[in-house]
Amino acid sequence: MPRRKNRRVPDTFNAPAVAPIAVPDSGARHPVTSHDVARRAGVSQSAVSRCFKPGGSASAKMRERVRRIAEEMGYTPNAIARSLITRRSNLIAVLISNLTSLYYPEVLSELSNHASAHGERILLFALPQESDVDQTIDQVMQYQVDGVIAAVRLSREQVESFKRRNIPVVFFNRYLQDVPVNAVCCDQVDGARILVSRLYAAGHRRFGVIAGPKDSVVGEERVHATIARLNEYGVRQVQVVRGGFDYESGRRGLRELGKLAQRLPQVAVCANDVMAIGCIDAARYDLKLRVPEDLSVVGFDGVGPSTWESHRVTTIRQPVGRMAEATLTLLMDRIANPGLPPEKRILAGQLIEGKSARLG
Amino acid sequence: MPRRKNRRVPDTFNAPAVAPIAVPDSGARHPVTSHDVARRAGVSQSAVSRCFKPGGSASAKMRERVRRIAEEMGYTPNAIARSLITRRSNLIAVLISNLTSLYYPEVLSELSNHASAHGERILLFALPQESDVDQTIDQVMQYQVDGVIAAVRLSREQVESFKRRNIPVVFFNRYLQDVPVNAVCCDQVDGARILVSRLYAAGHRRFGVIAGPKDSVVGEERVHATIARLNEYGVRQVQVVRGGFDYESGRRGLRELGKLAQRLPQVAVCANDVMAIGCIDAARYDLKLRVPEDLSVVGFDGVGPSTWESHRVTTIRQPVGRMAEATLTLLMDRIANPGLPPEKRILAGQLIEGKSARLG
DNA sequence: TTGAAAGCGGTACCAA
DNA sequence: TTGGTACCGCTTTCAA
Repeated sequence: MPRRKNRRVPDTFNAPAVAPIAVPDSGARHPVTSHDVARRAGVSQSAVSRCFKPGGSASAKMRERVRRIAEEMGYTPNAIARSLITRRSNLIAVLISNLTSLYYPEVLSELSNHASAHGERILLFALPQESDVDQTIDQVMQYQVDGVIAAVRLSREQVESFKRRNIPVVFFNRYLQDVPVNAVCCDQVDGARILVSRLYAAGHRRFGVIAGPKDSVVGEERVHATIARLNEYGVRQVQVVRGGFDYESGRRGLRELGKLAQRLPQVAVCANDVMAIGCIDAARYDLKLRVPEDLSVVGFDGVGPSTWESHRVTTIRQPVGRMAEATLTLLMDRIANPGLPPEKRILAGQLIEGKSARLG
Repeated sequence: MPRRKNRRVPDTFNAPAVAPIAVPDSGARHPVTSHDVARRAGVSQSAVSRCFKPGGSASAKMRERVRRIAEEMGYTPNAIARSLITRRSNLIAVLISNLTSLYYPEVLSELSNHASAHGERILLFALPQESDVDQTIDQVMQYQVDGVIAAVRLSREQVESFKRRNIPVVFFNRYLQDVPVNAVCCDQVDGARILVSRLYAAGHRRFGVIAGPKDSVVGEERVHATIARLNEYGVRQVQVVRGGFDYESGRRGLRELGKLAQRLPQVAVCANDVMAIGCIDAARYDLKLRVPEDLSVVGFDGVGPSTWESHRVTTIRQPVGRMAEATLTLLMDRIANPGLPPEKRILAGQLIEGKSARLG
């Protein structure tokens, strides 16, 4: 008869020893606990616990013996139980969307790497189209995560509710207007200025912009900074069409730019690389133009395919690895010391000259 | 003085009421528990618990009152504590690698969607280069996940250790030779046969293959099936070079194929789309060949960029969404009923004709 | 329907 | 260094 927990009923009551319900013996085998190990090793349960704690006080002899016995019995500490008492789940929620884009998977990958380095696991909340956030937030709370990395838009109220529960949040490449929050971003303004400067220096004067969706802070920054810089150069007429950050909208975007003015612009500034790629393809295959001879196209992000020989996109590459590293540092600091004030870290992007634009 | 737990020390012992250590009052505010709600509502703690349990017996009146008070107090049930007693974490471990590839992010995205639909959260284990698995496995165990989805190679021993702990595992697009396991795969053999048949029918006779890394089961299946089918047609000479599933190795692969034989093959069968894209670019930009007029190129997967006008890869698209759905169904069934026997589901891929190959 | 009490599997404090 | 004990916050019998 398989042993059950040893402190359930006073022994006198053990008489009617009938299995309560026909237990399907296959699956119901309970896992080995520290109590089991303790009994087998002839030590207390707390001793076992200490043997598995890095700094725990236990003689080398006992430690070795207990760990060996634990190993034999197939014991693994229960992280859930530990979290309950330590109030530390070692879980970090990553709120992310557009996992099918080219950019976010790289972000997630880097976040995961750096999280592991800090001994944290990632609880993934992949939101379909940045929606459903409220219900998701509730889930995040329930799991008692140590912290949150938000690569999606959050409302002020949502941020507040995390703060109320003392759960630190770090935004990735976005932030909240008028509310001090932790954030790690790539400097879009500077990137846009560099691109425009080099394009202007090459003699380009007619600019078109393929923007991202209105609700993308990053996208809007890129577009505004581009236009602002052009204005500084005295270029006032800038045609803008809107896309959705995807290939097709980049492709459609160029055709729309053609319709807006009588003539096509000399440059298409696209709010991300994927649209730039779509735009390049539209130029070549739809409009039979040469890139960059007849049209310069630039993007943002520096995603993998932007380096393919077929496109060689001129772009501002985000230092995603560094950004992820900074994100985790920021977050872990806040977890260790909840009193720290909000902080933004703005990392510079890097110009990748590519071959899709003539630069001066 | 903030209330602490109300059952710590016999009252007689409360005299030396000095704060133990200077508690940094800022962050240490404990979250609201069901006890707090119970006290405020004037009901028992277990009643509160029942009010939050879907089938729990509680009068409608009480349920409503308790939930309202809970809402006011900002109470959220603690999933960690719940898991401890229910032995159900509602956590599924996803073991995955190559998140920077074009294929796996889509997989992860779909898995996440379907997991949510089943009320499960994803605990992400993104492995750098399919390595470090053993240590990772230990982490998976510690978190008491309900089940595991493995999109990486696991050893027989690793699978065994999950089985010993009654944690169901479903493989995604891979499995273990000679060990019965749960798996959802796309039919590579059939896909390869279809491609070869259509290529042969178009009159192609000289075939080259750019294979994936040796340790990729899927890659090897594609290559073997391709060669086997060619043999059936009497084509015996098939040049094979190896790549690493990335763009550069596809590009290099074509050049190597050129060196192997005196003449380039008429077809390059690539073990995935990204290599096919690299191969197409090598043909066009390195060797100045036209695709598909001078060289037919085919791939596997049907990743997003394979549909771009610049490449329009002829490929076998995997039904990733369906596969993810099947994976979760399989897994949830095993979680609910650990006795179920291992099962493999093989889904058919879909030929995308594209424009990178002449088909008959 | 409700409340009391016994855990779930650990950690941490305390005294020995 | 060790063992004893009181919890972490919840679910689940069991009586009332």
